[in-house]
Amino acid sequence: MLDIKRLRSEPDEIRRSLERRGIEVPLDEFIELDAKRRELIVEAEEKKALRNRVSDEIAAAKRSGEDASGKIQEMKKVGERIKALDTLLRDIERELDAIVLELPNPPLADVPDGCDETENRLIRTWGEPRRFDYEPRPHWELGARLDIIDQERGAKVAESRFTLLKGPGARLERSLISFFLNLHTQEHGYTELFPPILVNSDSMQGTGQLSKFAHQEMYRLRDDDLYLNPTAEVPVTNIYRDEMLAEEELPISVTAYLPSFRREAGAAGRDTRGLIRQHQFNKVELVKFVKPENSGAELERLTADAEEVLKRLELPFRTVALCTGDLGFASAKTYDLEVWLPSYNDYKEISSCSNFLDFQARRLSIRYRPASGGRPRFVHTLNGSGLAVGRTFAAIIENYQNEEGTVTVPEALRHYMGADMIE
RNA sequence: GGAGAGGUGGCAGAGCUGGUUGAAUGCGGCGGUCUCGAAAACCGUUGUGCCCUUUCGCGGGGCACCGAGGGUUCGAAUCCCUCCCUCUCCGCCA
Repeated sequence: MLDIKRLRSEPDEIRRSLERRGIEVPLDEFIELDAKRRELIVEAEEKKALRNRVSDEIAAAKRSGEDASGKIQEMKKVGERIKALDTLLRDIERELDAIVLELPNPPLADVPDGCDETENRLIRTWGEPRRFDYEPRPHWELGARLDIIDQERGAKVAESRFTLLKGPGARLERSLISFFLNLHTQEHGYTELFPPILVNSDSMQGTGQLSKFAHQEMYRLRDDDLYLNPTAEVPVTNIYRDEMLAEEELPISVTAYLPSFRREAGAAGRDTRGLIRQHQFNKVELVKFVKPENSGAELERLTADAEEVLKRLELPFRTVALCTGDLGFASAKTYDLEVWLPSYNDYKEISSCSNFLDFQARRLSIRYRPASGGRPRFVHTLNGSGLAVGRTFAAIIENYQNEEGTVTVPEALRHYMGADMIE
């Protein structure tokens, strides 16, 4: 959520930066409603002050046995007026909220301009895509032949885009999760969490998942105000909702493995085969709560922490900075990590690392009190995948495949797999 | 799922026969006295949000907040309703 005071004090600056995302800010409407709101507040508060004062007089009068019925009658009218003003005010604030909640985070200055992913900026590449002297097989073919990925039975149990992993496949999934968590907790300083997998609408609202368009992406329970977790960002970032942190606690770095669920509405026909786009997928998430002045540097660190996973697995990847048109709603700056996938003959997103500045913290009301005293300040929040497990699974199967259809287990995973070959 | 108890300031804990209670008291925190310094003791201070005002420097005034949302009332932490959460006992269960 944007800072309303900023929208009021520097509207043109915000309008310009949101135009970079192709968003038209209904500024006139906002300014008009905002002025009306303050007008109503002034009158309502004057009336309330009057009522408080006269109510004290009534109390005093009753104590000394005087008649106060005139004042009581008078305050009855004032009370009705207050009720009317409060109703008006609530309606106006609803309208204002509707405007402000639909406004995305203005991009940081160094975010490249652009309409879609074709205009993202390449930051760096790591590793060389392997050259095959035969036609490499896609992971879904290899997985089916090795009998470690069974999409038909996954669909039988649930529906399409759900997958059954078997034997070494199931173990590879588990190995990846353990490997990711161990790396981040033991070497990168993150604290491991395991949050609830169902989240309520307050939590969804807080991290910005419930905007008008995202709504249909989520699985919602019919009988409860709960959703299946769409990304661990939601339950993890919400752990400190409505809290005041101590400055000494910051930065807080947490990591969590969590199954994630998305309806993939509107994705029909895209990535239909294999593990790339599933309704249920595993993910290890990295989340940081930091002081505002450090969030820029922390995004670089968090991105490096995610990249390290791919380096240890020796999977070729590249890092791109998302352009303004590709940026998520709540993010002010995002790096995507893209892993090389032979079946796509291209790089494919495997992690997304974002700096939300105070956008989420403001909506979630996560603040900290500076050790030197003074006003509480909003923290900055960041998060990134470290990594998406299913896509890593696919990348390993494809990049480490052998001509006869077996898969060599990456060095870093052999300890977890208890094997150096899937065959 | 059934029965009961409860949710108050950073924490602990009063108030809950409606009216100087934004809230006693204790602890913690901050400032001061004392001390070479510290502890102890004593004195003072101590929430958040919003609105108005401001010589924009700290400031001044007002409104709201005692789990959340409604209601009754001139007036509610205190009464009523709904919801959420916590605890105890029973049942059930991994």
